[in-house]
Amino acid sequence: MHSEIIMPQQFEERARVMKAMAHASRLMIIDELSRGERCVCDLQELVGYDMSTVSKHLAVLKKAGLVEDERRGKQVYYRLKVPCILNFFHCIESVVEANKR
Amino acid sequence: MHSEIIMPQQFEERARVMKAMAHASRLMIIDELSRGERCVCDLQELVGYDMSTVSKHLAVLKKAGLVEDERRGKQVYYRLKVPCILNFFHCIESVVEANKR
DNA sequence: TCATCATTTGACAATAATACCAAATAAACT
DNA sequence: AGTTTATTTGGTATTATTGTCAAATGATGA
Repeated sequence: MHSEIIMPQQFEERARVMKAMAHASRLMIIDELSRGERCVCDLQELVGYDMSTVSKHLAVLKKAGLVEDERRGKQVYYRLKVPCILNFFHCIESVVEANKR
Repeated sequence: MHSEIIMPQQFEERARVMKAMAHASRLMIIDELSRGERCVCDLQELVGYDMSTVSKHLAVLKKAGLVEDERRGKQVYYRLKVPCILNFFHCIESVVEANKR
């Protein structure tokens, strides 16, 4: 399927980070974390999917370097590691709005 | 697979736009278009995949509202419709760099 | 009109992503 | 130690994405 083409690594790496953001639940999580750290249980209530699903979404964000976690007692708290991604939402929103016309 | 949960539409829409960007070839195309309009043939040479593959990537970007196209003679030229997405690359790059440590 | 060049579309195979359930870990409390 | 609560991991079914080839479309020029 894939004829081994050298795709400059830089773009592959960027794509990996972008891909981690490119999901409604994960965008929702990022948005929530912009207001402070949250435990997995908070986030699972927010997005409404199974706890294991939410945990996997968080693992994706963590692997991409977008969030970090800390266990405190029984709970694991996640927080946003890269606030600059929030600036982007204005731009994305402008695209969404423009598309509506 | 999907227990019909109401995921605020806003995040779905944002995800659709983000998803359109979240691919190495498409990021490469966006980067190239930031330097001016290009025909499909230029872009296919750049990314190195089959012309039909590149055409489909462009269709994805167009559908997301990120690029616009114009046919001039035999060729179709694409240009970036939303330059603000470029600002984001600095942020993404900082994540990529941080991940390397 | 016919041939050619540039691009898009359709059909399809391969791979990746997503969500669930069940089981495994981890910490705290009895 | 055993129980409870919070989270992660493994297995698996479903769906989405990606890329190729072949055929279709569009515009130009002989």
